[in-house]
Amino acid sequence: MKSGDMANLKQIAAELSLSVTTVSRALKDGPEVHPSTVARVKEVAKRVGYVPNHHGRALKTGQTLTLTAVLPMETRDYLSDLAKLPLIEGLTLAARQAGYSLSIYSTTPDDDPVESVQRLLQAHSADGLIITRMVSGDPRVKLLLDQGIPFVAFGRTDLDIAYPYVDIDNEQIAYEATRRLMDKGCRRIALQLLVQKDQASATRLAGYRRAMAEAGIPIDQSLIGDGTFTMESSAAWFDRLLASSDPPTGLACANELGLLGALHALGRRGLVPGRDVHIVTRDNTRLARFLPANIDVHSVDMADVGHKLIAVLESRIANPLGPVATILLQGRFEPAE
Amino acid sequence: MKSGDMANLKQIAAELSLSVTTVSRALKDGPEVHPSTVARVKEVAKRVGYVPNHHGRALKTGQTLTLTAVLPMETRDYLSDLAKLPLIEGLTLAARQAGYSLSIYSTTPDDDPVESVQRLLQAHSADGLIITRMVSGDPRVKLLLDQGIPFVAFGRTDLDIAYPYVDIDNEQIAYEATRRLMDKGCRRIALQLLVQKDQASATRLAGYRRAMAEAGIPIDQSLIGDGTFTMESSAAWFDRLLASSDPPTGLACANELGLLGALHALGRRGLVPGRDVHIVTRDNTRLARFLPANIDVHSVDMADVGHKLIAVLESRIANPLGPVATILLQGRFEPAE
DNA sequence: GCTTGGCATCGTAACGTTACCGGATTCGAC
DNA sequence: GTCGAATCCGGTAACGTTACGATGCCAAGC
Repeated sequence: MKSGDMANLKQIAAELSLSVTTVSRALKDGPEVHPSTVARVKEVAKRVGYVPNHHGRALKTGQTLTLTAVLPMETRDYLSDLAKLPLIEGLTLAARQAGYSLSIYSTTPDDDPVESVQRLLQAHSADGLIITRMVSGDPRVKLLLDQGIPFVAFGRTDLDIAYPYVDIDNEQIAYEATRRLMDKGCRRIALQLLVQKDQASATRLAGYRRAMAEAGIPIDQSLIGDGTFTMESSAAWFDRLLASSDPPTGLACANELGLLGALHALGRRGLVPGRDVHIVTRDNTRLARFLPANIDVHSVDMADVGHKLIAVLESRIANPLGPVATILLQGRFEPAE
Repeated sequence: MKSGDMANLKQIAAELSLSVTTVSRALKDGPEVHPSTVARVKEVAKRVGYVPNHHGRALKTGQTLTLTAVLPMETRDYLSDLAKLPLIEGLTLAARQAGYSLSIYSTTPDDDPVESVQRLLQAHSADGLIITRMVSGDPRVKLLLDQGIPFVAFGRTDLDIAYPYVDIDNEQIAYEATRRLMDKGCRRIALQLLVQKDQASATRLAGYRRAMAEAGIPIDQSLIGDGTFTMESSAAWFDRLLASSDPPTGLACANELGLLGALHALGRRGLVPGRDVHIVTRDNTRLARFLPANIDVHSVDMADVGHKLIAVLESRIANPLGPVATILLQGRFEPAE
């Protein structure tokens, strides 16, 4: 039907009076085929525009040459996480370079994460999975390890099992962010968290607590914002804090959208970052550099994270029983330009 | 290898002493199978966790149940286009709802767009293609029509051929943006364009020209910024304009990143939007609402664009020879909150 | 001359699915 | 009691690919 008839091995074989087997082997430079035959086969293959049929191969070999990334989409907001875009860019490009195509499986907040993964691995349509948004005791890890499905996680979790992951050292980053604010004289420091049960938020909180404990500052729970931040909710949350009787003098933002929301709240009150409230932020998209504000920034190259995820997954597929690779990305704060 | 042995039709058939054919038919509620048999088959299928093998089916039927979106990635910058994220979200969710999985094929600026499409359609790994970033006289349209591959384009082009597309009426939007700036008294109006050969930029320019011609204002080429805008280049471009002897009093931004760059240039000079320079912008991510500036905004729901693209593509796949569906999205400007 | 062994190639089967045709049983109608 | 039709099911082949064993051939060794 579509695109007329595609060239296949049988046609090439017929044209050269060879067997399908020989053609198949010649095209992958099998050592059992005479070099001159290889040359003839490749010439014809190129002429007729032969491209191996993905499904025939997948059916026979069990390899799909497809990787699937499970990404949560916050349909409540226009943008869930700006850093997801460079992550997707990195993932797709790295996958392509490695000879895989990348399929994206979006989950909505209504989807059960475990069920999603289960359906994916049953469908047998990918050689490997990339899972994100790890939660405490994430059940997907055990499930995937048990089933022997190659996977890599973006983020760690608090399980005793070894599994392959790439993660950003949120604990250290939050620690340094809090210290940075203390260095500027802040003692009432607000901490922005995105998702409550998120593993990233948990480690962020741990770094914050460590810095506060070292400085002997008691934790004020009202300064810790937990749960599902959007630009709107971030602005509303910080506005409430600013309106309180003892407002914060420092703020550690979780990401670009959280920062924009907080800046919005400040702007409406005529407050200026760096003067009235000190701000440090995560910003993986270099957005903060272009905001007219005096803000300290920590950034991670998310495209690079995508590349690393694919690399780890690739090695996992090549050697499913080998040692698990884990990558923990450190980072450093830089002051705004 | 992976995940042990998957349940297949043969196993279910053996367990029930039925033929593979009957099981296959029962699972799709074929009218030729006795209802009680259907029930028995479905019960066993559910128990053993049967999921149809994608590749077996694809090989037999020629249907892959996969859609591929060809998306350009500007690897030069961290973020190419923020609106791409909600677009991807809409595409993936709509594809899933329609029973397809969505594969993303990223192209770098080094890739030849035509060659990319050619490789994709030869690989026969998708039932339909979504192409974006249309250029003038886009050769991919003819190629895909000739090959009979179902596709939908995000954006129009200047060909005489009818083909399915979803597009935003950039001409009208740019026209209204220019008029809006004129209403505020601007006569020297700068126009931001993103990609030089882009079809979207061409229509934007046309709308700008129409508004300027109606007002009898001659076009000053130096006020039209063409080519590959990033936040950095946008800031540098607008800074140059502000430094000129006859700086613009109005600016129409192309998207969120262009806006951020321009705001940055203004901020460094101590200029204030709405007072020194009037600004209107495209903003499909509602980012501008959270910037402390007095800016007029035009927004389009990109997730909705994704849904519409999938819907058009779906109808195209269902009826390849039917009339081509085209959707042109209008929009309205709203002042900033 | 007969075997040995390496080389180049071939034939067959299989992956899981569905399309197509054919066969068996039942039932009502003449 | 025979016939046609309806209902339900089975067998075979095929999609395009690769794995595996088999086959023919020629040179070298005894």
